[in-house]
Amino acid sequence: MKSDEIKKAALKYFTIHGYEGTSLSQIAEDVGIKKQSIYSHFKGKDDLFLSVLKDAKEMELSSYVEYFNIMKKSDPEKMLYGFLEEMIKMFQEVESLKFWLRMGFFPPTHLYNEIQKETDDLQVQQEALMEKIFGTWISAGVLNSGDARTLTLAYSGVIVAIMVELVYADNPDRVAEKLAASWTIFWRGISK
Amino acid sequence: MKSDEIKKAALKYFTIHGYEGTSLSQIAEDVGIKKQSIYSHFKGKDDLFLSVLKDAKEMELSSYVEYFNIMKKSDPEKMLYGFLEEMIKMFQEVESLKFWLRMGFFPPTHLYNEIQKETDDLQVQQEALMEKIFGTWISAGVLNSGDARTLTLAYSGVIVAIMVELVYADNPDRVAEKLAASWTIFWRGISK
DNA sequence: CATAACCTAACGAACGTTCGTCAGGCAAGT
DNA sequence: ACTTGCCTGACGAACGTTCGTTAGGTTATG
Repeated sequence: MKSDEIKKAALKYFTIHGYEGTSLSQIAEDVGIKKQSIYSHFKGKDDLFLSVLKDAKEMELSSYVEYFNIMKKSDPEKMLYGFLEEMIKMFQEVESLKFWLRMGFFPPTHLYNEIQKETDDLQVQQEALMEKIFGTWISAGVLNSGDARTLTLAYSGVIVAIMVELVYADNPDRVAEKLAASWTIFWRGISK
Repeated sequence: MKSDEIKKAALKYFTIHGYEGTSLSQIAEDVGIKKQSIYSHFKGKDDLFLSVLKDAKEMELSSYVEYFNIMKKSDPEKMLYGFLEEMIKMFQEVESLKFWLRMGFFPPTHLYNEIQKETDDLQVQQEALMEKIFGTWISAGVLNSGDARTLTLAYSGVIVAIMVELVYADNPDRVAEKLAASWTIFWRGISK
């Protein structure tokens, strides 16, 4: 499907150059068509962008759900650490994660409301997923402390810190070092 | 000074709309001059941008150094938690912090090298500052564990997580909740 | 079966607008 | 008198978008 090719190229450039820094001619050239032809598939730049955004959201959410469903039976240490590792791997393979991160932080202002709605929705779903798992662990007495909400927020903080490191430097050694440090302290903070 | 006004307006728009999304006419209008008059003060858009960048770096570093010098004598808990609170306050008051964060994450690609150089330099200085303090605390035996490097990286992770929350939602309650959660776990992870 | 009507995807050309930038002139402060 | 700051005017380039048109495939009609 040609429109998928267009979205794929659009994802790439939106991620690297942002919304304003990406031109339709750039995307079209990447696909091998003229920029006018994009209008056969999308109403315009905004329509294309929002379409890419929705795909990225779906991708992000499904990978979350998938991993959590697979791992929810294993012990907390293995699962929580494993998820961080998995995320690092995905971040380099799946381009939509970086796109999502960028647009969540710094959305094009004229689309702020539409983007905010999506990011909020995703965040709520992700946190609900986590909170439930932390809740079962606390009930089972395998974790030290506190309420599920606190653990969820702290853990998602660790996730964000790693993601930022991935965007910021993209230096594998640095990322590994950061992961090790953050995990060490976090795990010591929540384990018995 | 008029060039300071220009830089101030530029900072504002660069922060909100990014490099590509900001036009010189926008900046000029904000100052009350024509866009061509900007060229009386700066060589061009890039020159203005890099000038703003250097100011922001200086601001960020000096506020770091200032706080650390004042607080280095107090106990770890008070200082580390206090710094997070201070950062939240500054983030809303000092615009250059948000600017710095954005450009560190998503720089305009054609200025990547110049920006990377500055961000790297700042990061090294900040981490050196932290690591030294953690080192003295460890030597004094007031902290539980590990090497200073690990604590530094983990703590800067907490900082980043809070900053991201500030950018992401800008909801004071949400930020406070995140701070409380991250701090609780982090402190439990490093204290005796 | 043939043909007419329609749909899709792509095109070249052009639209009006905005972009960053350069050149030259005019007024004020030293 | 000379520099400095801001102005007007203009520039080529690029932007997103619209237009009319073409080629090819699908569907419906006679």
